[in-house]
Amino acid sequence: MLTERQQDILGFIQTEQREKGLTPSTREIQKHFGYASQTSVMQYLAALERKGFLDRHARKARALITPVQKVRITDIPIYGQIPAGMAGLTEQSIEGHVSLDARMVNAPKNARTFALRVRGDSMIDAHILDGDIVILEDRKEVQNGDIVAALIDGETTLKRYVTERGRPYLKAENPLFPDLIPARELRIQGVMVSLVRKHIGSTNRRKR
Amino acid sequence: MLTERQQDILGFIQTEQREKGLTPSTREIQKHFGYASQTSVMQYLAALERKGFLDRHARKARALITPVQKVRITDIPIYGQIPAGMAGLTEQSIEGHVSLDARMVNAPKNARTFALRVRGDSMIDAHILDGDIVILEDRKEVQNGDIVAALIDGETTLKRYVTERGRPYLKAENPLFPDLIPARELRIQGVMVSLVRKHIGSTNRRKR
DNA sequence: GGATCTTGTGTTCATTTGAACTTGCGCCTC
DNA sequence: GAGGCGCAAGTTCAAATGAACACAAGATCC
Repeated sequence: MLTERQQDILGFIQTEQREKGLTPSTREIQKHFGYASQTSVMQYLAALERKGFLDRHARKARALITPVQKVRITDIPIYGQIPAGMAGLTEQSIEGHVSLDARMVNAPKNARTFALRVRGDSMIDAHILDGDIVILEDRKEVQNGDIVAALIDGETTLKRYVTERGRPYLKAENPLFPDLIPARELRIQGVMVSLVRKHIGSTNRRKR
Repeated sequence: MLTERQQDILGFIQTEQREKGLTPSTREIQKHFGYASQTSVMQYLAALERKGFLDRHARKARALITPVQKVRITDIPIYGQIPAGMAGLTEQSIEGHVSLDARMVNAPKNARTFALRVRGDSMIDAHILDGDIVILEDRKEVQNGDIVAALIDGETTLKRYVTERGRPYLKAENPLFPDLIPARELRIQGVMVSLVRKHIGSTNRRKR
């Protein structure tokens, strides 16, 4: 898709952004590669933009947006508790942000991704602990066996989604917790795609 | 530390960087706040820089570096395998990067943080799975019960560090794996501070 | 009262910077 | 051979942009 030179240019831009936090100007790129003319760089930028590897804000200085900035690093809001319905997800209920690689969470760019702090040990046999931050995607297709955040009695819980003889229910991954069979409908708020655990101490050894 | 207006300006810069991936120019900041003169913005930038909330590259366009970019989002290299000694940690052995909040990993800025992909199930009872990415800190003080990456027979393994009657050994969190009593010395490469799990499917249910 | 800081306006300057022309060479395809 | 594309150089412009200087009102502290 990209020629070798085009890749070099893109790589340089990304490296500069990462290391210096600053997008290089066309002339800085020119100097780095030893071009006699700045026009060469302009052509590469045009090619990269045409091929979709770069976004440019016209006539603005250092306004190159590479997939690194735009796609890879994603800011994900962390909710302590999801209120009834995604509509209630306001800025107020945000506990904080996780910033991580989009590849980490393998999040498609159009997906609505959010995070939830886990409370309780009901998923301990799926190796999800109290205090873990679970990253979820707000998508429609839920598969049998997916771990999902669902709305039960006005509360959000994390459970495994299981269908048995065409009938879905929510399974806790802890024998001490009961499975939940939905009375009416099942409100799936998100499907787990990733997990972040922090502040690991010696306290989370598994009780046996 | 910062006045209200100074905070507003800093907040605007950070928001723009986050949303548009582009640092605003002084005149864009001016317009947003409705200042009649661009000089006002220059004064705020000078104040923010003087107080250490901003780094500037002199005479470069849109060259403001806020703590958001510089401190909060940390790039952590992921190693598949740590070769003998930290000295051998070269760019070549890097598998990829995790970019996440420094607060997430609660990493002090001077700490040497790195990540390791877990292989095997030897720590499954500590809820660390095969394929998980463990974030470690290269620090000296290891406490009893910490989970550490250690060098045993030229291989890096993740184990729990336990001292018993003043004698340290490495404990696997899986009854199927033996504990490791160091023959000579114990080379601790890092202490686990955080964990990232991605690509969660229905495959990682705990076998029981 | 004087010093210092924050806030704000008005003006001007020198660079920086993106962009638009043109020309040229080599390679490939039709 | 014509046309398209990647690659590169040379030149010129206009806009964007950081920076400097002068001036001033209000607040706070000594």
